[in-house]
Amino acid sequence: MQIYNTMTRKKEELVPLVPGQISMYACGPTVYNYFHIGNARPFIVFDTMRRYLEYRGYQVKFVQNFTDIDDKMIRRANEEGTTVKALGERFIKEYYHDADALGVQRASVNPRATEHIGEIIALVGTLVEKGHAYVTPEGDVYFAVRSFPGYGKLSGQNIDDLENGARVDPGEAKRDPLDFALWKAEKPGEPSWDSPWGKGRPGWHIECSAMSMSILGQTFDIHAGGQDLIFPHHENEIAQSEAATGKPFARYWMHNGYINVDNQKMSKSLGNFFTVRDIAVEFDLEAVRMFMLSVQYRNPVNFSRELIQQAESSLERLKTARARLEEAQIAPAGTPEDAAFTALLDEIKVRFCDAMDDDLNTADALGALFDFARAANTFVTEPRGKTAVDKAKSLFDELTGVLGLLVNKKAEEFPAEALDLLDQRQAARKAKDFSRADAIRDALKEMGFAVEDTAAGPKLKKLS
RNA sequence: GGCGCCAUAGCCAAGCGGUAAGGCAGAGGUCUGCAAAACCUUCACCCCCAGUUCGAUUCUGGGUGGCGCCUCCA
Repeated sequence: MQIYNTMTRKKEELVPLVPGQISMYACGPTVYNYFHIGNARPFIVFDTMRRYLEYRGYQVKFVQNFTDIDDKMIRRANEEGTTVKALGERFIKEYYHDADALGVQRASVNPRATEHIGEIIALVGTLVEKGHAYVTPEGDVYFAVRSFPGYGKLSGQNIDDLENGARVDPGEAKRDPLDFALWKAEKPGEPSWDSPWGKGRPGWHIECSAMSMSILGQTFDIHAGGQDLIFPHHENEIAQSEAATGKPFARYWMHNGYINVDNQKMSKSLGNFFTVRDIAVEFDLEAVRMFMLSVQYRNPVNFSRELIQQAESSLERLKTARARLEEAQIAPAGTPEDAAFTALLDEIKVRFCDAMDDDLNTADALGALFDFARAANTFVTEPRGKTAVDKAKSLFDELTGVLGLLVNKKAEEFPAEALDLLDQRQAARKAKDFSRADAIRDALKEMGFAVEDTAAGPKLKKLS
């Protein structure tokens, strides 16, 4: 598989450190609020990456953290009149609620910063010992950026150019404007932990280094996140980690593009964001996942309701095709067309995998899936061999499963009242009382159900 | 100022050297009591100008127009 490595700015063959295994770390949410559509992209994209790697037979250790201590957490907790801990607990729960609905599987490990304070302190200690970090009289610890020669290698920034734009907040005792906090001394009313430098709390960047290395090892395969984390977050992670261990940190860096609104980056600071929770009121979140996967992950994509609707419609096509396969009539002796169809299935699978192998080109992979749907729809217009139909069903589930689509296949349930009306309509049709039949159909539509008369009889379908 | 990304039909989006996948929407048709779903047909010379090449949407240079990072941010 080829993936685009931000570090080298090229597509590279993914060769894991340990054959057959992939260790992967994705930066997770700061749990101070519901997450928005922009946050949802990496969750969905890297979940898909993980699913595909597993599909290809890798044993994947996938880590996504929760940042549950930082400035935003503290501020929000104060606003809400609650503790940072309680706030974190609450929004971790809310994260799972939304992530589940988006078809995002649980990570192998979801570490929380506050549960890794020991590792963080040890890492900061190492950096101080090695002369890469210094302690201020106030009890803050800063990383000395100029002590790490490779600084800027991920973002392609020249350290002196960065210097010009850097600023120092009043009260910060930095030796160099580029230096960043590893440990922040306690302030009144803030959560704190004991450390060799006095009470305090970790800086943002160090927690990801500490958690990723303690769970995945000092060198691991893939580090992923949004493009806006390239600088300074990931740059700082590299500096801290490699300065401490003397070993390469992550081997491949994957970064997803932004979600835009009216061509502008969606972000909390711009206030132009939609939370996933908001969208869930209007749409099944599976449509949001479809929307995200309809674009290759590195490209920016505009968000709008219209596009979610488009995604919803196209998802419907996939669902219908799968349902038709399920209802396909079986010809006991098979049919002459079975062999050609089965061969086509093999081609589609290859096309799908080729697309995914090319830097997770989900848009192209979906193209293969839609061709699959058309072929299957045509195929099942007549009774077919069981082997061919079964193969189609399992391959369809396999491929949609890789994308995390159509995974909730629980049978739709309809209210007894609606089913009763459906029977009445059918009776009216038999009696050729079509005006009554149509009236009932309208009534069902009022209730939110469409009627489809299939070869196997009339069916209800939930309208969205 | 430094670093980087993007420009393909009404909308979304693949392709990235041999003359444009797929989806949504639209039009016509088949099927249907009528619909719906499905199927068939139809719907683009790929921002502009040079250059390289037998041949460029695809490579190079220059424009134009969008966007991002350099500050918390997925």
